[in-house]
Amino acid sequence: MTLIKNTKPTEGELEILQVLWNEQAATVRTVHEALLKTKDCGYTTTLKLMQIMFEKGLVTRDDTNKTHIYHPVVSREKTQKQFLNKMIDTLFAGSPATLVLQALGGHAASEEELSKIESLITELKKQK
Amino acid sequence: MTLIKNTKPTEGELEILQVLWNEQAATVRTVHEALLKTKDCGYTTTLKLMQIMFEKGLVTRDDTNKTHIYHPVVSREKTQKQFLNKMIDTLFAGSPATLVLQALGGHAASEEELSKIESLITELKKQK
DNA sequence: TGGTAATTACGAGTAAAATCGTAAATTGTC
DNA sequence: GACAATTTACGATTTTACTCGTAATTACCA
Repeated sequence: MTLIKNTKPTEGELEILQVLWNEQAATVRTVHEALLKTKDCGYTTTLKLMQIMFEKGLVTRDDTNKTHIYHPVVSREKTQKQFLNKMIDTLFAGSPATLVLQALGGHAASEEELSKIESLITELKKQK
Repeated sequence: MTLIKNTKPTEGELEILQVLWNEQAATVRTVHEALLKTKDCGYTTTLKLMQIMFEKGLVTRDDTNKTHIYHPVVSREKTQKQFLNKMIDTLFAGSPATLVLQALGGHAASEEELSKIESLITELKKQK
């Protein structure tokens, strides 16, 4: 029987996943270079983290060559949803609308993005 | 001793803050009872966490009586913003609109809430 | 006033995450 | 084939977030 662990990526794992999602797949070297832009740690630290992620099943890797190539397993969308739910629970008292209002109020969004949100709302309203 | 550092509350601290925000102020006992609804841990664990939060400057406390009364220092809104920013950074590639779309798409919001969001968007568009 | 209950203080232990050093394995180059 | 560079494997350490037990302090009340 296969256990599907509901592994919630850690902070550091999220940073790595972000790179993998952007690049589709990447080597430790590539990921590490990307991380160095915002973080400061050694190469083996990044390596170790990615090895742990592999053990957890968060990523797979192609090890036919010496330089392994890592692929994300969990999708960006699913992970986003996972964290949004958690956040709505522990910070927004279960109200997604409050989160949306806070996010819209605090951050500048382009007119195009605002319009996109508007049409989604129109769509959602129709369904009621 | 108060830490001036911009401390990011932990998962457990958020749960406690949630109670304090709702009640304005509360004793360890009150907080602990509330936590027991969703969590299972001893009284001294809650106590210890709140003491640590006091040291970090996340809460203050009135200790004129033996039973201390704790008050939140950080505001709910500021904390929400803090976590939203972090989340937008590490999960939504810096795009708040993507977060909003994901949140709206994934969770049901009432018609009233949708309208509230709509009018905020109208307001935001005017400012451009 | 004496005893019980509640509360705080404090230290210690556990578990997970992150960090790094070092050695082994592989690759490429001369 | 030998050497240097890169990469992986592995273990040790540190840090952080919890978690709890125990003792000291205070409050309560018959």
